[in-house]
Amino acid sequence: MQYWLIKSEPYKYAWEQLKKDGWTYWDGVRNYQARNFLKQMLTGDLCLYYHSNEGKEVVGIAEVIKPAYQDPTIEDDRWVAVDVKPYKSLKRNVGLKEIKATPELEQMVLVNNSRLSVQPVKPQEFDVILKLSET
DNA sequence: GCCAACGTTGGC
DNA sequence: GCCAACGTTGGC
Repeated sequence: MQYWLIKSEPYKYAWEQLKKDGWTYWDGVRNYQARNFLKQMLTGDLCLYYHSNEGKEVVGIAEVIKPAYQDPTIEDDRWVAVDVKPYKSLKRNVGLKEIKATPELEQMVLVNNSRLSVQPVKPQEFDVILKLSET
């Protein structure tokens, strides 16, 4: 079981939208590094759902329900998509500022490579963020 | 809106 | 294979 963080700009596809839809395919990744992480996702893996640009906060947790397959939105077999559904909402959103201010999280990819749209999260980091969201 | 960081493209 | 030019992302 692996933990991840996936980013979306709220105006493109917000967490609320995912909850409304029930599930979605996570497509449109056009970056090799991010793609490689997508390919490693397995059913049941949990993803922190992060709103970039607007919000700049973790707003929920999504669960992978189908591992990587050819991205249906492009005719180019280099790119893949996965299916995700909402796992649960956070009691309280955890902002980037807060993440940066938390020593246990300063190694997060989000902090050091903010442009990567799909990234791995260590179990400890996942726990810390969950804890933050409950305070 | 600006700009730094990063990725990609294409000429050589 | 190098690197300059360009485009995009995302924090501020």
